Order: sequence, then structure tokens, then C-alpha cells
Amino acid sequence: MLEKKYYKEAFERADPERKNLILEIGIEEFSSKGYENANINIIAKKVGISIGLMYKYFATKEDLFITCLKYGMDILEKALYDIMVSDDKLLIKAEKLVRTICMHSKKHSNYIKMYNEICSEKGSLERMRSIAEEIESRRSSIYITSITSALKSGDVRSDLDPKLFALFLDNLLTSLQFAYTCDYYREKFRIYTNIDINKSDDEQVISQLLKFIESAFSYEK
Amino acid sequence: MLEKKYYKEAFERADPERKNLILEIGIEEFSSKGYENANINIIAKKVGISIGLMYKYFATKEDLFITCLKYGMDILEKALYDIMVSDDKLLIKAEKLVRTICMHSKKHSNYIKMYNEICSEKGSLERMRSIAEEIESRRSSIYITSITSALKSGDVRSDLDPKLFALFLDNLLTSLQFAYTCDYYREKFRIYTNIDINKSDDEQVISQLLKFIESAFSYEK
Amino acid sequence: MLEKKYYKEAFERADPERKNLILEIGIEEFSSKGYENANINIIAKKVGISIGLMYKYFATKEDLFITCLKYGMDILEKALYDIMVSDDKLLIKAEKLVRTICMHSKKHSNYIKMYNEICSEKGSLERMRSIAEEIESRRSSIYITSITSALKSGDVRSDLDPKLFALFLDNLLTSLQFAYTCDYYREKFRIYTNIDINKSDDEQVISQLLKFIESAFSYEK
Amino acid sequence: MLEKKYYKEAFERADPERKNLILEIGIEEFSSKGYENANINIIAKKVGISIGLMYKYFATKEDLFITCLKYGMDILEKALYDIMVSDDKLLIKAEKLVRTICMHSKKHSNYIKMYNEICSEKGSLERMRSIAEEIESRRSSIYITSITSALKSGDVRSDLDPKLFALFLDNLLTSLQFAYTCDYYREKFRIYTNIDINKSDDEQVISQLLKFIESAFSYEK
DNA sequence: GATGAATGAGGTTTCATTCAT
DNA sequence: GATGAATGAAACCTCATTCAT
Repeated sequence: MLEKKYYKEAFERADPERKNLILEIGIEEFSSKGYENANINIIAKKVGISIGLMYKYFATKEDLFITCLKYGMDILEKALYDIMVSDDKLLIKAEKLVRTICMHSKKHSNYIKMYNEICSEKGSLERMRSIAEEIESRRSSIYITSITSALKSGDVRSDLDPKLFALFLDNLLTSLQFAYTCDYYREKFRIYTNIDINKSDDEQVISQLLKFIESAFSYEK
Repeated sequence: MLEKKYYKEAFERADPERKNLILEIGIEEFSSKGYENANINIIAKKVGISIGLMYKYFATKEDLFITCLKYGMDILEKALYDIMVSDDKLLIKAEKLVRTICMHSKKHSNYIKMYNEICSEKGSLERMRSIAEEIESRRSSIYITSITSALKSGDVRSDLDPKLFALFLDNLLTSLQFAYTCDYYREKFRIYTNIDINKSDDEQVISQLLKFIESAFSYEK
Repeated sequence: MLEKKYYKEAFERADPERKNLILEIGIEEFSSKGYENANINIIAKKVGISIGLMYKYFATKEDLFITCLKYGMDILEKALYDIMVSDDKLLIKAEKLVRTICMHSKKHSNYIKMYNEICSEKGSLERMRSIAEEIESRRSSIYITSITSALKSGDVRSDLDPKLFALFLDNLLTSLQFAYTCDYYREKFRIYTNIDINKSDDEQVISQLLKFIESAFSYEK
Repeated sequence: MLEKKYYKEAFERADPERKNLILEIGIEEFSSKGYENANINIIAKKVGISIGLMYKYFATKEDLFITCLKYGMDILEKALYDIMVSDDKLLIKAEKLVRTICMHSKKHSNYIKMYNEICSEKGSLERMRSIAEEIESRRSSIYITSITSALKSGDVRSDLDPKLFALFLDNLLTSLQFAYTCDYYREKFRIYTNIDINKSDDEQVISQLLKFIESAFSYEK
């Protein structure tokens, strides 16, 4: 689980402003057109560097994509981490989680779109695995740790499997993220609820989701 | 919301065996390589017809894809429909649902891969909408109807919004489908649970998911 | 100079209404899209007959095109012929000619578009020759005959070559036809004159063209 | 009316010899086969560059065509311009014009074939308009200016409309160009005159055409 | 006479990646 | 470090024409 780098040393040495620009423009291109239709020659042009230099920074298109993806995911992960290491009870954490995710999805919809992109990527299994490892393992730990500790303190039903419940929780949150950011999920949200999630007041959605989660974790009657 | 056709009349007239062959081979190609990397020349060759004839059947690659997608989705939808129109209580239905989805995902993993594919498609919003409409609207109705009726008969917590809860339920089930069939989700499942879902006994997963769902819908303590 | 047929016997035997329909729809397709981009499968479909039958009527796309072309040219030719065989003096004939051409171009712009089409066709020289022969030889005769007879009666300058002057006259009239019907020529007309020929009153154009022709044929000062 | 470019910057930067080669081979291909049947893969191969590079120079086949077309038209335009800005009387100019056009048509028949090609193009009106604008507007100005000034100095009939007469003059000259270069027009010329224009002595044609033009512009008797 | 399913060569265009400078 | 010209395989899609029925 060592942190892999998907960029070359030259990228590390590059001017921080340029590094940011590459990531931002890359994210913009990948999230708007999708991985296959994104064009790294265009990215280089927009950044204002040559395509040759781009290949000094990243070995392949895929590496650039992954670097962009991780950049976005790290930002969200940090926010979630801060919530989960607090002393709050699980349900308090859950509320903070949901609210943070709503905000983040609106602010950084492109990051989520990239994440959505990789969820349907068909590539080498090996590559896929190491990416999933990096993105999911930290998030899964903080969920599982929190749930396990809630289990110990008796805050949640005693017969739940923390790992699976962590996954279910994540599934719900991820689906919500996608509803905020990805066309198909947004449309699905509208079909189910008759609500355009991007124009709606979030409170109804948040309160219902929290109700769902809260119940799910609670003691059986 | 009328049923749109994404194939030409010539396809309707074609020999049923050939129609099936086209769909099966198309699904195989699309689900294994993804939409962008699928090659309709290859599909035609494998089917044993000329590429010209393929275009007498389908106006574009996209239309062929959607036709394949709907074919797979219809099969699942029918199975779900039969469960949801029964007189069973919601939680009984939920169990049947989960079990059916497990079985179907294993048997027809390619259908789910195609569905996963469209979940991250970037294309014309209009097109996206009509597809979502066709795939999601019937499924959403049967979920919402069942929940609403459970609500009336007092089987579930009275303060839930049936539409949102239907969506949350679907999110959990869809995520499970993807875990069975799509690389990234399977990997994610393994990271959270340490289980290779395709080699595992399903009962642990099923029972935990049912617990989660059951609790979520239950009366608050 | 024997009149060649570019259709098969079956076409002769076909129902007259159908024959007309084929020609009209063919002309519509060829004139709107140009020869290369016209599609005879579409023509057959619009006519309401099978493509197979179309090939019972015409051996090739080119034959259908030529048959359509000749159909339109014959109609114009008849009108011109009636004018030129009259006893009128050449300049009276010229005026009638110009007015007839204006009217015809507006009414049958598609015929002219097809004629324009063949003017830039790159094909077998042999084929080209026989078509030109059929379309141009009668028209050239009636022009040359009229000019020759005007020459004899001393109505026009005595040192003109009737054949070349006939060609020059035809060039002017053909250019006018194209200005009424073909995009590029219409645009050229607008650039030279600032007039949109399709919205303009024709009289200014007609009177100037007649002045030009009249002068051209007149005795030198 | 600003000069539009139909090539990319990379083409400007390319080696001048290569640029010329591309234009010459492009003109050869387009003029011999027509726009639709011309093949840019063949052009690239003959030039000795990859098709990919071709597309770095020109965004589309159409752009390559227009660039070739303008290249040829510019050469003719320059020759005509030099004649028309001289102090010669209009009829002297006319003679120079006709002789220049004869020579040019023989030497650069391919340029004229391309021009003929666009005269029957069916495409977007907008595109057509801007091309016509570029090719015709300068030529029309020099004609109109010359005629207007002849009008002022009393060298031509006073009741002529300089714009329309300029167009008529151009129609005659253009028709002559086509007779020298394009199959159909050459054939038509032969049918009218019994002369193969490419094997004939030009003087008879030139003298008759000048007579026609001279008369046309002269004072009425 | 009439049908229409079937063919398949062929052309435009894209873009990740290399490499000489 | 930086450039950007150059590559070329590969994919979608069209349509005139044939022929078995």
C-alpha cells in the first residue's frame, strides 16, 4: 500500500503554479469529455506548454488522468478525515459527512466526475487495483474505525458487520455525490424524486438520508 | 415517456436468431471493452454479417449500444417487477430483491457492465435523459409504489419520504450489482471487506445488507 | 446525333404517373445535394418503389441522373425553340428569350441546378460528349440559324461569326440562369450588383442585359 | 470582408517548398477528380507526408480545397489587376484581359477547373458566401472601377449600368476560361463552333469576342 | 414485374506518443 | 528544460449495385 506516484520527477520539480494549472486544466478536460475523449494535446496547449514537456511530466495519458484524479480525491479525503477522527458520536459524524459531501460535490463537481469516470474504466486489472487501493483504502479505514468504535461503545446495533456497513454507508454517500455531479445520476435522481437536485434546497434530501442511515445503524426494535 | 426504438425497422424484420446473436455479441463487445473502445466492425464480423447490414439495422454505434443496454435491463426489470407486484410485505420483497439481484448479477454480469458504462457517459443531455427515463422510470415506480403501500399499511416508519427512500434503496442495490460485475467496484468491495465477492458465499453479504435495509425502513426506536 | 436513351425499356412501359414521380423526386434529390451526394436508395424510397425496381428502370445512378437532366432541359428547350422559329427580328427574339429564361429559371430552378451540376462533372469524356451533344446541339442550331438569317437580312453587324456570337449569347443567358438558381452564381451576382436577384424586380437586369446584347450584335459605329 | 485563412498556423510555419508541393498536388488532385472524389490520403502520400500532418495543416478536406482554390485564383487575379489599373482605355484593357485569360487558362487549366468546381458546390450557404466574397469582390471592383471611369470619360455608352455590365463582361470571360479547361464547356464550344479550342489558333475566337464586347459597350447607333 | 436484404471497399478524421533539436 | 513537427493505425459510416425470391 505504498503511495505510488503517477508522474515523473520533472513534474515534482516544476513550478508549483504550473503544476496546479496542469491539474486544473487536466481535470476540466477529463471531467467534461471523459477519459477516452479527453485530448492531452489540447490540455498541453491550454496550459501553455508543449506536448513534449507534458511527456516529460507524465509517462502516459493514463498517468496524467490518475494524477488529476488523486489530486481531487485527496481534497475530499482530507475533509472527511477531519470529521471522522473527531470525538463525535457516529450519527453526528454522519450528519457532518453528508453535509460536507453536499458542499464538496457542488464546489468540486469535476473531481467527482473524474471519480465517476474511473468507476467504469475498463483497463488492466493490476492498474485498477492499485488505484482503488490508494483512493479507497484510507477512506474505508476511517469509516470502519469509526463504526467499530461506535460498536464498542454500544452506539449502534451490535450485530452489524462494521466493514459491510461501512461499505453500504459509502455507497449511499457516493451515490449522492454522483447525483450532484453526473448527468445520468442526476437524471435518475429527478426520475425518482421529481427534484432537480442542483436547484433544490438540500435539507429535505439530507434529512431523509440521515434518517435512512440513522435507522440503518440503530438497534433493532 | 413512450417507448423509443433505437433500431431501424430492418432489425425488427430480421431473423430472430440473428437478432439475438447481434445483441449477445454486441453486449459482449461493449461490456468488455467499454463503449468507446468497442468496435462495430468486429461485432459485425463475429455475427457473420456485413458492416453495411449492421448499419441497416442500427443508425449509429450509439443506437446499437442503447439497444443492447435496454435488452439487458429489460430482463432484470421483469424479474424485479414480478417480485414487487406480489402481496408480500416490503421486507420480504427486499430479501427477494437482493437475492434476485445477486443471482442476476452473476448470471448476466455483462448487462450490468453495460449499465455501469452509461452511468458515466458524457454525451448529449437530451439523449441521456430519454435513456434514463426508459430505464429508470419503471423501476422507480415499482419501488415507490411498494414503499407507499407499506407506508399506508404501517409496515415502515411513517416519516419516510417514499421517493427518496426508494432511491436510497436502489442505490444500495445498484452498488451491489456493480460490486459483482465491475472491476473498480469489486476492488472497492475487497478493500472494505477483505472479501473477493465473486468467490465468497453470498449469505454474509446478503444478511448484512438486509439488516441495513430493514433497519433503515423500520420505526425509529 | 441519334437520340440516346439512358433508361431501360421497363421504364418506358412503366405507369406514366410513376415515371413522372421518379423524375421529379430524382431532380429534387440531385439538384439539392449534387450528383455525388445524391442517394438513389433514398429516391426509390421516396418514390415508393423498391431499389431493385429502380435498377430495372435505370442501369446506373448516372443514367438516372442524365434522364432527369434531359427531362428538365427538354422543357426549356421547347420554350426557346418556339421563340426562335418565329418570324421576329433577332432583337425581338432576344428579348423574348431573356424573359422566358427569367421565368423558367424561377419556376424550374431545379432543372437549372442539375444542368449546372453537369457543367462541372468529371467523368468519362465519351459519356460527357454524348450528353453535351444532346443538350447543346439543338439549342446551338436554333441560335445559329437565327443569327445566320439575321445576318442575311442585314439586321446585325456583317462581320460577326454566327457560331461564336451564338455561343457568347448563350454564355450570357446561361450565366443569368445560374444567377437565378445556383448558390455561387447568385452570390456572385450580389457581389457585383448589390442585388439579391431572387428578391429584385427583374426589369433593371433584363433591360441592361438586352442593351448589352443588342449593342453587341449591332453595326459598329 | 477581411481575408480569411483556411489553413492552420502550422501550415504557415511549414517549409515553403513543402507548402508549394501541397498546393500543387492538391490542385492536381482536386481539379482532375473533383472535390468529392479527391482523396486527401493520396495527396498526403504524393506530397510525402503523413496524413496526420496534413490535418495539422488543414482542419478539413474542405479547407485544403479552399486554400488550393484561393492560391490559383490569386495568381490570375494579380494578372488581371495589373491590366485594369493601367491608364489604357477600356477596350484596350479588354483586349489585354482576353489575351491574358487565354494564356492563363492554358497554362493553369487546373486552377480554372477548381474554380469551376466551386461554381456548382452544394454546401453551407455561409461558407459559400465567404468564399465568393473573397474570390469575386476584388475582381468585381477592378471591373466596375474601370467601367465607371470609362463612363466618366465618355468612352462607353452613357446608359449602361457599370455593375451589371461588369458582371456580363465577367460572364463572357469566365465562360471562355471554362471552354479552355473544363470538359463540358469545351464540348459545348465544339458543338457551337466546330472548333476544338485547345488545338485551334486563338485569334479567331479572340477577335470575335472582342468585337462582341466592344460593340456591347459602344454607343448605340 | 417487383422486392429489399445484403455486400464491402473506401474515405475522412483523431490522437497518443516519439524524437531531433 | 523545452519544443512541436511528425507519425499512422484504426474506426465510423456511406451507398451503388446485385440477386434470390
